[in-house]
Amino acid sequence: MAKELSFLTKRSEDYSKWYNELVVKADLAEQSDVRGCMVIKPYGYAIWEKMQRILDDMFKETGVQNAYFPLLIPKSFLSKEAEHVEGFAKECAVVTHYRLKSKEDKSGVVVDPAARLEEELIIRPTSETIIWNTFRNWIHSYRDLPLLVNQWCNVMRWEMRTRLFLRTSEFLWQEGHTAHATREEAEARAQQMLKVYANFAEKYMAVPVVQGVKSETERFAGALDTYTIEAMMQDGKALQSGTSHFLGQNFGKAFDVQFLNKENKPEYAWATSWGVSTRLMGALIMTHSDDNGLVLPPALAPIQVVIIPIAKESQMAMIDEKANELSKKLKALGISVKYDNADNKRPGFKFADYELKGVPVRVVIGARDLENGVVEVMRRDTLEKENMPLEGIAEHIKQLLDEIQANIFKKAKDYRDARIYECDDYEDFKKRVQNGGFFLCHWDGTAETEAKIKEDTQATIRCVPFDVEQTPGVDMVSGKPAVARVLIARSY
RNA sequence: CGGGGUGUAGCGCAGUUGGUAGCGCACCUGGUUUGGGACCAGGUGGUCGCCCGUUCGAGCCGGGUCACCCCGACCA
Repeated sequence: MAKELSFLTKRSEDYSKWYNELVVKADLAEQSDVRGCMVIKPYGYAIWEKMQRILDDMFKETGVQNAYFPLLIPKSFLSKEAEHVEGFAKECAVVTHYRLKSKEDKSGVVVDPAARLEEELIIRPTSETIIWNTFRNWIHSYRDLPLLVNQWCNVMRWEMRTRLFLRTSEFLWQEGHTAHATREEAEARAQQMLKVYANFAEKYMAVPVVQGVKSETERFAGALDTYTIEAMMQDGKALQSGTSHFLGQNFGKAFDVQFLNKENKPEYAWATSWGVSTRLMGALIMTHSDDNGLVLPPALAPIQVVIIPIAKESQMAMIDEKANELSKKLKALGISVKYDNADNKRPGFKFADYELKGVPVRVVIGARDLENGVVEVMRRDTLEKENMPLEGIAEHIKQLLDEIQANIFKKAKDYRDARIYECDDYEDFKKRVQNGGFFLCHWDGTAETEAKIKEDTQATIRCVPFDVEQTPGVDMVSGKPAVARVLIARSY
C-alpha cells in the first residue's frame, strides 16, 4: 500500500523505456547474450503460439499448405534477381566454413581454415530464392497451379540496431509463397492475404490497421507491388505489421520457372509472397498496454481468467473446492483458466503480477465474501471490480471476455482515429508530425518529394490507403497536382 | 560506420582526497503473516569489462582495447 503501485516507468515519461521494461517484466522476452538476438520466454511464446494457430487456420481456409525449406541458401541464388540482391544481399550472415578444430594448446576451438566452403551459404533473410529454385521442379503445367505454400520459420537479418520484438537479428515469422498462371490471379492472391492479415489484426489482436499499397521506394526488393497493414502505437508512430507482395514474373524468370499453358505455350509463373512476424507481438504490446502493464485481448491471452483465493489456512479447503468448481465450469465453456493458490505469494502480489501480465479477467474468492455468496470479478481493460454471486458466473465471464475483446478494439480505434489528420500545409505538417499521428496528405507521386519529407521530418509515406475517399488536390511540398492522399507518419 | 553515454553481486545503483568494496531488490534458512507487490532475524553471492602503465598501494589517475545502451544511416 505504501509502495508505488506501478513497477514500470510511466508511458508518458519514456515510451521506449516503458516498452522495454514491460516486455521484460511481463515475462515475455529478454535480450540474449547473443548479439541482437532475443530469448522469447514461455509466457511470451504462448501468445505467439496462439497467434500461429489462428493464422495457420486462416491460411488453410484459403487453400494454403505448410512446407519447410532449408535455412541455408547458396550465395549464387541471391544474385539471380537483380532488385532482390540490392535489397537483401547486404545485411546477411554468411556461412564460410564447415568445421572447427581444437587449438594446439586445447584451450578452445578455432575455425579450421582447411574447411572453407567452395560456395558460401547465406542464412536466409527471406526465402523467395530457395523456394523459387525449388518451384522450378514442381511446376510444369498450368495444372500444377496455383501452388500455395507457407512456412513457419526463423530468418536472420544483421540489423544495426535491435529492439525486442520490433527488430531483432533473428526473428520468427511465417512466409507464404504462391505461384500462379496469371497476373490477375497473383495480384488477387496478394490482396487476399493482406485481407487475412487485416482481419487477424483487428478481430483477434484487437489492433486496428490501415490497409494500403506502398510507394515505390518503400516496396519490397523485387516486388511490383507491396501491400501493407499499418498500425498506430500509443506514441502515435506507425508500425508496419504485415506485408503482402505481388512479385510479378521476376522470380519466375530469375529461376526459370516455366509452365505450359492451355495453348501448350511456355509461360513464366506469377508470384506472391507475404509474411507476418513476431513483430506482431510488439504491436500487441504497444497498442493496448497501460501503466499497470500488459493488456491482452481475450482471444490471444494464454490465461483468460485467473482465480485468486484469499483466506486463512483453515479456510483454504473450502475455497479450493469453490475455485475448482468454477474452474471446471469455465473450462467447459472453452475458457483457459488458472487457479493460483500458491501460498508463497500474497494476494496483493498476485493481483499486481497478473495485471502486469495482462490477464483479461481476475476472480477473487475470499472467505469473507463467500459468506455472502459472492466473489469479486475484475476486468483488466478498465480495472473495474464487481461483486457477483457465484451462481451463473461462468456464463457472465464468457460474455465479459467478449466485451473486453470488443472494448479494447474500440478503445484502440478511437485513439487512432483521433490522431489521423488531413493536412495540406507543409510547415504545419513539419511541426505536428513530430508529435506522432497519421497524416493524410496529397502527394505528387515523385520520389523526390518523398525523400524531402523524410529528410525534413524523418516521417515516411506508409502507404496509399485503400479505404480513404480520394479527391485530387495539390502536393503540399512541391505544389504539383496530386491524384490522391497518402498516409505519412513516423514509424518504427 | 559517424555523434553521445555507460561498464562495480542475478537486476538497479553508491563508492569522498588513491588505503584493499557497499546499499536496495532478488535469492537461501527460520519464524510470524495473508482483502492491493508482507515483516523480523540470520545468511549466500565480487578477478570492480579486459590489458598495459603511474604508485608502497588503483574501483578511483593515465593510455589502449572490448562490450553494451541512446541518437543517425539500414529494416518485418
